[in-house]
Amino acid sequence: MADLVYHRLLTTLKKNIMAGEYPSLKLPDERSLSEQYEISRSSVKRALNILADQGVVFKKRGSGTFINPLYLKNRSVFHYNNGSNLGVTDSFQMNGRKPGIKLLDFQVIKPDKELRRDLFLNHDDFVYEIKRLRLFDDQPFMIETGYIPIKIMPELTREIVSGSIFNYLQAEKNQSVTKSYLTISAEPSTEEDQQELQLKPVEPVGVMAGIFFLDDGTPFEYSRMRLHYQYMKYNTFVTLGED
Amino acid sequence: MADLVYHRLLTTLKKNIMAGEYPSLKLPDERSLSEQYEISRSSVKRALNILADQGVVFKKRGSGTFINPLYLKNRSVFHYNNGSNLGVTDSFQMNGRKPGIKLLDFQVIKPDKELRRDLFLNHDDFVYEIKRLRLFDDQPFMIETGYIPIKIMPELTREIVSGSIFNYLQAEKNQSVTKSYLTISAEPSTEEDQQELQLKPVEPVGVMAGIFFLDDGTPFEYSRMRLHYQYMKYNTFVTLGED
DNA sequence: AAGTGGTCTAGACCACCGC
DNA sequence: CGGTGGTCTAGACCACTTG
Repeated sequence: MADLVYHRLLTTLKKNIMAGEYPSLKLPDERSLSEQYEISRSSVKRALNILADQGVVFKKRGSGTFINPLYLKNRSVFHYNNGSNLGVTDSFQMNGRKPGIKLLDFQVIKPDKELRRDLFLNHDDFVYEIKRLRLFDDQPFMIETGYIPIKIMPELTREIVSGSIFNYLQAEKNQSVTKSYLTISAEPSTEEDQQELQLKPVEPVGVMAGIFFLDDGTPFEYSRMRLHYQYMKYNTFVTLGED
Repeated sequence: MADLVYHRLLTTLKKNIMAGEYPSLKLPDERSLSEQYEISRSSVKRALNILADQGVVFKKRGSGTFINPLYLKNRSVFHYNNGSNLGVTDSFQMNGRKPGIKLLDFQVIKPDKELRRDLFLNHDDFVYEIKRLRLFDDQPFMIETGYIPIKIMPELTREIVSGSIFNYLQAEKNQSVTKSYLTISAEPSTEEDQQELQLKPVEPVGVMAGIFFLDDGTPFEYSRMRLHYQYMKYNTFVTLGED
């Protein structure tokens, strides 16, 4: 996006990695990169640290920086990546497939106690219930049920929720969703799952459920997603942090 | 752990925040902190950035750094369960249930090309194949197949792999596993799954597969875990990074 | 205009790895 | 030992927010 020094290096390196320019899986050392691109070593480190946080590379003090082979492998698959975009539409957009949305249900309801707690709502707050079928090239892959407080988006319409709500937020209100707290699990498919997602009875769904937050920490949406099992590939890179 | 400059500030700030020392929810500005603690502004930024990544504070350019009110209000929402998959024995131990391990298979094999790449092995390297059934209070919940290079742990025995390998690593070699790159998905259960995990044919398994790394970045193990679907609950707190 | 966080640089010194 | 990543500093300049 922006034209920052470390960001330029970041995208360049990522491109190179994807293009297989480092067959040994070892990147040039930091001082060389600094020279080659005529930027400070600090900026190089910044770019490399981001790549390391994303699980693209890992660094070994004293020996060098290496590409994570699993990262290369998974790029060719359909996936929901921890380090990428949060909006589901956005996350799956790659691979040149066209995302679609079919609105199944849209109404205003009174949230139960649990939902009120998850979204930090008061007793008199109401929420939208938005149930949508997500597709790729007309192939359904996910049933998504979202709950959004009315007071956050009083202007929601069937029109809007038939597209990407996150995109709408970004474009119309200049707000974006940058944090989420999700629980990932698996379940046998229900009859509805089988019907909508074209599953056989023995085929399961992946379930991703949780809260999406706005930049300022406001809980924006509780969402429950039931995915065709072949389309749920959640990649996650975990570093046990100090504290 | 270490006695680093930014780390000292990090823990100090966290303690102060918990103690309610900033009732306005606004932290001192970076330059003041730099002066007060007699450290560089870069180190201050480093500490603050970590806090922001953890969801403890959020920063507003031009106005200041603020404590996330949700973090104080309901800390349970911000479980850093993100790391709970590291060391499966450890992660599930909490519930007061006794973990058990039944060794299903233990042998030395020649890794195929893919596995060699994932673990950064040469053509003449061999690996252990360790297949184990994990239990809780005698209830089986996971079939785990792990691959560990012989050269990393030449002394492995049936004895050792019948317990927690991560614990052994920690106790005997003072090394620990702090990073992992995993892909989480779901699949219909196979006959073996159904038998070992006591599943009905329509009941699925959750699959977690990927690489565990040692502190120094060495790929330590490739592991493939098939979990009874009711036991796979992966919690993750995601903050959108760069890209 | 003043205050505050963001980016970037140049360079010093340390810690670890492998030959 | 040389090569490599890690930490830290001091300071310059930019971008945004607020009064």
